[in-house]
Amino acid sequence: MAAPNIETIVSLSKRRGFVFPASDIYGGLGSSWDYGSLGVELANNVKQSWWRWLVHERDDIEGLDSSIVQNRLVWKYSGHETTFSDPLVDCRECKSRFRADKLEYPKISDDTETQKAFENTPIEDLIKAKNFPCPNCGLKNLTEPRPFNLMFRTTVGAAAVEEDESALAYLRPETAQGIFINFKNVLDTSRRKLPFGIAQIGKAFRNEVTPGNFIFRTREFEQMEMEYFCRAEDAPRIHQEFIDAFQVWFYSLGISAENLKLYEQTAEELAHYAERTVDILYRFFPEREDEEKQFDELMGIANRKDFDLKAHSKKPEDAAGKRVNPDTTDDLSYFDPQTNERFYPYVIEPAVGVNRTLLAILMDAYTEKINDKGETRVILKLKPELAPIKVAVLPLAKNKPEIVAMARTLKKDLLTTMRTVYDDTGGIGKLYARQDEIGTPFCVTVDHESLEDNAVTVRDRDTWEQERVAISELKEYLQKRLG
RNA sequence: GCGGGAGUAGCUCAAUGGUAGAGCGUCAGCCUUCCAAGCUGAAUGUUGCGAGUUCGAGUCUCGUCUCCCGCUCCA
Repeated sequence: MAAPNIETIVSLSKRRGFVFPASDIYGGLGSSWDYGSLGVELANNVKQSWWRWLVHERDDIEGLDSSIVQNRLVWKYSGHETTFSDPLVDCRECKSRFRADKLEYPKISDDTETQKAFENTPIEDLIKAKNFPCPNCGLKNLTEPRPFNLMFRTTVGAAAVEEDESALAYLRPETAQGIFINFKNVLDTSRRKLPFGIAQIGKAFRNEVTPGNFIFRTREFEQMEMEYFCRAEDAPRIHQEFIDAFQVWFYSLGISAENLKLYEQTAEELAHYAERTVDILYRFFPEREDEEKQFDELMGIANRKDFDLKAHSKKPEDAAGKRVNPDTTDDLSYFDPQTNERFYPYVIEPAVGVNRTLLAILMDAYTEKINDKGETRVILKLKPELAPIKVAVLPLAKNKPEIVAMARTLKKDLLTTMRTVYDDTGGIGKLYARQDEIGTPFCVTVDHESLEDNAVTVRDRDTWEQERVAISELKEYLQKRLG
């Protein structure tokens, strides 16, 4: 059972310390969120799962951690300086919004001369003269195009001033480019041969026009991106393999198949670099009536062709024999010693949002259970691997010093092996409920009998069943059940 | 950015223009042999922020910020 909606998760997150609104005491900052003690553990576990699965276990992928601020030319040749700046116009009448560069001349007259004259006037001038009809309502009352810069601008150098173009830099809008510009470095030092991948986890920044929906779309976010380099003829097959593999990975994180969906991007939707892109969608909005609209993007898996490596290389020339990229000092082509060919590898890019994955995991793990008294209890059925806390050690009664002492010792013994906490601020029922709500798989309870028989009760989060386990075997028992 | 809605304790919400409250949660003590028990006590608010009207503003007016829902973009 998934959470009824994102609001439920927001409320739980604030209440229990997964996610807080950022700079809250100063009134907050649009779409910024801070991760609390449980949130950071969960996020780290997600990232670790991804890294281990791709970089450590596959054996054909290297890790990388590149700079957030790069030379501005990186973003010039990646295409972001032009594509990440959209001129937008609004219709004052029907409130629709359009990209000015994608507007088309409508037919306004049967008279070819009139129509021709109309089409020869720049759209921007027509809009200014209130002579261009809104594609939606047809009324001629559009606002002038305003540029929306999706990239965060900053200046490099302590003495640089805001207007100094030479000091202008951007916070990266994606981590991918850091990988492409390091392709040669990694290739040479790791002695890899095609096919192989480079993986990176890191923050990216976009001045989204419309952020929102909690941590679903924020201006500062974290990506787990991997660029897999291969021969052009292998790209479609490898692309499909990753599409399949990532679905399985999401299953392994506890996300149910019924809340996941594939989406094939249409030709119009494809990014400037992509040949084919398949998104994996998650049911982030189960409360929406239209089933289609319940789903939104969790990750994208793109075939970027050889666009990026070529764009950053010095050899490609245009029709006139001029270098397409006169600024780069290197050529990112690959030489195959077996076939004596030199070419630009194709790239398959699975890009996952850390924050979105976290949200999907929380929503999917959210479960409500009715207890014997008919009250609703919240259980976060997180995979043990992802749970921020693995074990809570609880004294059944805290007015017995022997029980408390035993529980504290037990906690100390366990925490070197697994994340363990101790809690005695409440009756046993409340302590269990609290751990259920934050997804702790097991509670270990020390009672009066424990003092006699050196055994404790282990309670299962999902079934609420209890089992008596000897303290001497406890650590091994828990490790086994935690997987 | 535009349109619509909303901001009161950690959460959920009260409070005719007249002393800012409740429940839950949190914390401390007592009690307690297993699923948010009970008792006692405590902390927590410049009512988002700033002006204005008024003898007096949580309440009325204006500005501003933030959040939510749509429009564009994407992980």
